[in-house]
Amino acid sequence: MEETFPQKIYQLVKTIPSGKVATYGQLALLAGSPRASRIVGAALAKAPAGLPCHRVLYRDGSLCCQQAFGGKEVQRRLLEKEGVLFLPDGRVNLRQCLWQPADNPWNP
DNA sequence: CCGTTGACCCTTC
DNA sequence: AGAAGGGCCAACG
Repeated sequence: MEETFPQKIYQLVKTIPSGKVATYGQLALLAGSPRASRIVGAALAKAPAGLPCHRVLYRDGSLCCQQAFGGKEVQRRLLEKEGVLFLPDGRVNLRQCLWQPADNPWNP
């Protein structure tokens, strides 16, 4: 079965547990292309509803464009409700909430 | 077939 | 320390 990259990204995003956040680079790395972070964003841009794309942030922990999700304030509220901690700077505390996949099926 | 685009990341000034 | 630019990979026309 051939799954396109975006398709694979959807699967990974669905795997993100609540209270945790992942970065585009992280998803790209799990997808098999650590440099294809842009493809991850493009994939989420066309991703259908139902995907916790609000749990995907930048490498710095900052949220992506506010136009996405329908409003960055909404995303912050959702993440806070999930249990994600935010810093006074408006960024997410990746120190505590960054999703750390313990077992990668593709990575030895 | 080749060129263009994209919810990014990293290096350098 | 902050800001700017380029590079990478994959999908679509």
